[in-house]
Amino acid sequence: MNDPLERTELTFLLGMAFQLVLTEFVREVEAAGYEELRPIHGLAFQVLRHGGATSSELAERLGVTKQAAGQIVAYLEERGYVRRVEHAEGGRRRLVVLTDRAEKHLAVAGRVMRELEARVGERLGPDELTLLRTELAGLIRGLAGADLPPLRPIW
Amino acid sequence: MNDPLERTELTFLLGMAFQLVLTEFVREVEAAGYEELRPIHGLAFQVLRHGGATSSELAERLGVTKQAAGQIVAYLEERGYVRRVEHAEGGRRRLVVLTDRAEKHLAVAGRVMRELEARVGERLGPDELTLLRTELAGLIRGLAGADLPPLRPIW
DNA sequence: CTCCTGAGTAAACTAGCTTTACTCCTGTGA
DNA sequence: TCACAGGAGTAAAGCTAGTTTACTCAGGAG
Repeated sequence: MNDPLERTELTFLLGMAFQLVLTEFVREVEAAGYEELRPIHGLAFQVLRHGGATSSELAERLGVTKQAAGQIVAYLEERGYVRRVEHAEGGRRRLVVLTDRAEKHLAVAGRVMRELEARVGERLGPDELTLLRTELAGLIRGLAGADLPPLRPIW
Repeated sequence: MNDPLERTELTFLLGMAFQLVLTEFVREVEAAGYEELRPIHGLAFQVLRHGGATSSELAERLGVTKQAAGQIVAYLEERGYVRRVEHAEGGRRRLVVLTDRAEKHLAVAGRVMRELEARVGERLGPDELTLLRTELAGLIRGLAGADLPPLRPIW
């Protein structure tokens, strides 16, 4: 064998694996007609998916300033993926909620992810895939503790 | 158990794991006195480490335009991490090579990575770590084939 | 009321690229 | 020998996706 990957640092292995999976994911989602959406928009949908949130809450979950979150919301609103509705607690608060269009994107993105994971499973074998997931979960628990890391990766 | 990570998509698991490891790596390298260097500079050092390269070659390996590579080289040169020397093949070519200062950074970064991997190994157990590495290598081989992905991740 | 806090917005700035458009140098072929 | 094609490098402007600074507005506590 003498695989150069055997001697590659864990950090690089993780980076390459993530990069490959993400690139493939983005490629397929774009091919499904979502060229106007970047990964961060999908992450925003994840945050908003159950009941919505204010843009300040969104900012915190995404790890950006609230101005940046405001720009993202405006971008998504222009294109019909979110609506701003009244917030139950009043004040200046506005609740950002997903439209059907965004729900559909979530469905497509979920399907693409599951297909991608299935393809990886075919190559690795089902037990290996389960093992990989377990090891990754263990690593994440070990480094992050109880609170999961913020959604938005920063390079 | 009922761990929410069990139901998390593989793509997210990889992203979180990479994010956590990278953040910790960056934090420790900065603490060692390298606040002026970003991850891409470390990647450039990896490309240049054995015999150097022209900035066009560097651009290709990093996945950026040659202008961007030129800017990176200029930044590193100002701070004493690289030198531009005559290129054996002449023309307008200039060979960008590392200084001792950059070699020292490579040593420190390597040590930090190995310590980080060792800490992950302690939590996971040595066999688990080996397994994780094997699964990741398999995933990378499966998705990338023979040619490894470019160094620079694009989000 | 007044003042404080937190939500939201506006405008200017910034980093880190890319695009466009050159200037050099050298090897090739008429 | 001499145009000229092509690759290396540089310069300047433009772009994207954010941050910083500085406000306005709404409600609640005292």
